[in-house]
Amino acid sequence: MSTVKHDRQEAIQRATDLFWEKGFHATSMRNIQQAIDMRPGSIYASFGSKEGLFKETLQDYAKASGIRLNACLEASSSPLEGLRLFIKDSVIGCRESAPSGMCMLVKTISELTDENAELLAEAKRLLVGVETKFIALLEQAQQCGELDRSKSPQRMARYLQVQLMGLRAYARANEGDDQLNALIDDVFDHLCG
Amino acid sequence: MSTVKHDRQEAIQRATDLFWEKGFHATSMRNIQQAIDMRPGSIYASFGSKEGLFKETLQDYAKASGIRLNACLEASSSPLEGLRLFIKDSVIGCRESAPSGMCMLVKTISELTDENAELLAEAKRLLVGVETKFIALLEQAQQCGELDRSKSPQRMARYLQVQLMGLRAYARANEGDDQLNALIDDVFDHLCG
DNA sequence: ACTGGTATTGAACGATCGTTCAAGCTAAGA
DNA sequence: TCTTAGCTTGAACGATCGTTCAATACCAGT
Repeated sequence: MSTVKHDRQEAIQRATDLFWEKGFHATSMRNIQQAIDMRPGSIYASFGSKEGLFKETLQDYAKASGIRLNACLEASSSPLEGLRLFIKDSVIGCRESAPSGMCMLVKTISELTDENAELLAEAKRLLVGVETKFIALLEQAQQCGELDRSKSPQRMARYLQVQLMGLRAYARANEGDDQLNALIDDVFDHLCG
Repeated sequence: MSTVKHDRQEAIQRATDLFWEKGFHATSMRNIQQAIDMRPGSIYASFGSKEGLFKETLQDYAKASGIRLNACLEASSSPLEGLRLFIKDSVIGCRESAPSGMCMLVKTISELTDENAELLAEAKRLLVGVETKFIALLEQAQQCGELDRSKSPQRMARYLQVQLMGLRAYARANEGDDQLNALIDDVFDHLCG
């Protein structure tokens, strides 16, 4: 039983890496069959369809991002520093480790159309979840006195999302540029000042 | 001769709309055949391959964006106001008119991998062209006294690119949100202050 | 050892992919 | 009017797409 779940989880993670790198349409089921070492029948028995599998990888990705955010928070002395670390890690750290410099959710929203309405909606929903977490952290930062209370956490969270999306897209468009740290610090200066 | 060129230009524009909306991989040559009313042989005689056609649409898109930027500048009283108008138009105005809320160049960079290295490089190259135009305009704004000279135009242009990419991605992820104007004004306040 | 149910296999399906090319069409020069 | 060069046509190619399913392998309960 446990090995079954483990295998399923491992399969999802490998599929996530593939989809994350190449996108939904450019990743074929045969690519996935090879990557997770399963035959078509087993895959369709487990996940139903390519869309079903992709949806699970989106959820797995979002969950992993949440875990990474929590790790950044625990490694930092305050909510705001945790956020800064998370963003730096997302924009810079993922350069060599992650399959694509882009956020998988943004990449999905960028790629898909109404032809895959359910997947599009799921990606949007998961992004809202991230923004909700940002709101909570910014409220926490306000309560710590780390952030003044004149601005609404909702608005700042939106701002953070825009910055994170923009920075990751820019980083992907200009691979090899080493001046991203300065840009990220700018973001936080604007948030605080 | 003129009708031939016109037809070719019209074909490229229709192909651009298709690629812009659905992306490179999800757009089939048969979709394009129907949209531009040409048979495979003629298309391949004109453009060589799907990649060749896509490359031309990227260039056409970038050219059209340049024209739109110039129009914004002429409609405004200063370089900085022109830029602000351009960004508002890009993020908000394209909501109902454009095939996709995303910038086609960013969407392409997000979608493609090294499997289409030439197209990826072309999209990056064209984005650098946009940034170069931003730099020139910001220098112009400095010379007009519209912008103080303490910050480097290069750095501000990079910042602008990040904002534009982030705003358009965010707008696509949150269609129906009416609070983008405030976000855009924030961007310019940070640029000036 | 036998049985019954579950999971896995991989060949095969019809559809569609990007692309090619022989045949047909068209219009200008002789 | 006949020729010829170039463009257009659409059927067809082999490859690959997402998906299905009868056959097989596996293993727990008796």
